[in-house]
Amino acid sequence: MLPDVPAIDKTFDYLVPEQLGDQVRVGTMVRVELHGRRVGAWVVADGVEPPPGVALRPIAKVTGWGPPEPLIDLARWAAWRWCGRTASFLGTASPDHAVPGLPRPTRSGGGPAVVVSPVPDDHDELIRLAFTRDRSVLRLPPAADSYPVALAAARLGNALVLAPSVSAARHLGPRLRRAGVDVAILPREWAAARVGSVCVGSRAAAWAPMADVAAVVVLDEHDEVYQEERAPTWHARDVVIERARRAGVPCVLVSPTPSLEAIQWADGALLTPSRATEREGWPIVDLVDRRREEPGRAGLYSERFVKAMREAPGTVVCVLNRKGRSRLLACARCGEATRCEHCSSSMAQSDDGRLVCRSCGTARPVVCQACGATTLKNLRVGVTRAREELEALAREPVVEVTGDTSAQSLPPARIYVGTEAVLHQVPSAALVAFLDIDQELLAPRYRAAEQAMALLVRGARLTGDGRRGDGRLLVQTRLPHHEVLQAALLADPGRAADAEWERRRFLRFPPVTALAAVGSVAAPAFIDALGHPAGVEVMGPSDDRWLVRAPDHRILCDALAAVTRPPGRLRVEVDPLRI
DNA sequence: CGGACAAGCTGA
DNA sequence: CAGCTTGTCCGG
Repeated sequence: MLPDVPAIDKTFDYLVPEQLGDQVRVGTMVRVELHGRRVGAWVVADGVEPPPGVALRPIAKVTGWGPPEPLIDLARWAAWRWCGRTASFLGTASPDHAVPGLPRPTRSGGGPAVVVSPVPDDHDELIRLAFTRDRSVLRLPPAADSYPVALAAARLGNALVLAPSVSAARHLGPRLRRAGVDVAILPREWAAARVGSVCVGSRAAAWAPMADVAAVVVLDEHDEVYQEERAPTWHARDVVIERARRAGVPCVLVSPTPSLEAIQWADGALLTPSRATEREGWPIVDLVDRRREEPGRAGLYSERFVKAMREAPGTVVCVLNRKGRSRLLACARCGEATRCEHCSSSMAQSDDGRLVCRSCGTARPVVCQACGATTLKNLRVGVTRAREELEALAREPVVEVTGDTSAQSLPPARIYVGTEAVLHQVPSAALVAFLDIDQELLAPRYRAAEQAMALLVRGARLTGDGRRGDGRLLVQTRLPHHEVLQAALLADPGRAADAEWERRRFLRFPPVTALAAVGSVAAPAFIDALGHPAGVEVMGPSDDRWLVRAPDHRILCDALAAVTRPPGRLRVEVDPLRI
């Protein structure tokens, strides 16, 4: 019995009353008296020998079905891997409402669920190959439909298919259903999933309750939504990788731009289509080098952009991310953006006037690394002003879209401008323009390059107004040779990954190493108790957080698990997104 | 988490 | 020293 009380990470023994015997198994959710009150709990073992001298109380009530035994073990593993509590993972693996009984299976067990003929697709052979191995990373371009991958998994039996959003899952589920696949769409259809069927869902569906999983697929594996923001900061990709490994079934990660974590995990098993096929799945990319413009034109809009916007045959989406506080500095003479000579992050001007790298701390005097000039200028414009300026340039209405605009009430227009949110809310476009991608490329976050690449992929998906390969992606930059932009231009994400791998090696950032951030009031006590185990490096504190680094997760998580949790608020983020 | 109980503080 | 607050411990 493991109580569903966040502060108690300990199991207790209870008696199972005779008349409840047939309802209680490992995973069952029950209510028990604990220390004078009733709490929810999971049965995590049965037939145990109680410690001597303890008077056992009976279980008070059976709530209903819970996760199957393999998920209880997986939750224990996740508690170690992300330094969290087993109960918080079991909560994710459990139904929202009590499930007193399960529906009857819709088909008589065994055998694959699919009855339809295969869907012909350019990527058929790659997909077939992916499922012949334990692990593969399948790099399919932005325009590729991932449905055939899900269908191929479903052919193997009770497959688990993760999509980055609930709406993507709700789109994919019925498609599989129309092909004759027995599908449970999570989180709504928990009971059907528990009985056993192909399960489709987003992050939390990594904990889909089928007892036997036949194959695992993660679509758009690079998407950061797969990681939980609150501690424990578990990652759905890593949970299903472990789940597939334990079950001994194939795990296929699909993405136009696989993460370094995925590439490292696949250990060379990266499947890509031919260069020609991959190029076909990317839009035409126009890189506009903003350094080459006449000095008077300091605004956000290059001549090429204005021309493309006016001449676009359909919807135009302009992206201007002004989130984050980072100021971007550029040379007043040649327009080159200031960046660190070691790690390529952007540099900020410190109080003493020197340039300091936000990422690795390298400092240098104010001097342009390209032309030697010593005068810099500040680049910044917000979305609201950009809308007014665009309207004046376009001589037609321009609609502003930000995180707090709702997709339903979006006024019809040909031209939209907004933050990243505009890429979620406008369904398709003939032209997607990134007005200032440098802000993303040089953001002081160690995953900035991968995040910028993900943004370009989102943009690429919008282009073409539905017609494949018809769209244009226009990118304004002062860093036209940046690997991320070259990767998009050449439809070759491997270029960005290779360069990023080198950078991570230099900085010793994940996935080259394993990191955890420790913060909040109890952090000093935690760090004190952690000490200095072999192979583990403790850095900080900075911004009231310590960083703990180890060569790999086994060493890191073992070291963290050996610490008895001090009282008080403590936040341990394993694999922090921001450091 | 939240109840139990112990130790510390206050006012008559 | 009752009555109350604050802190620490522990749960079957």
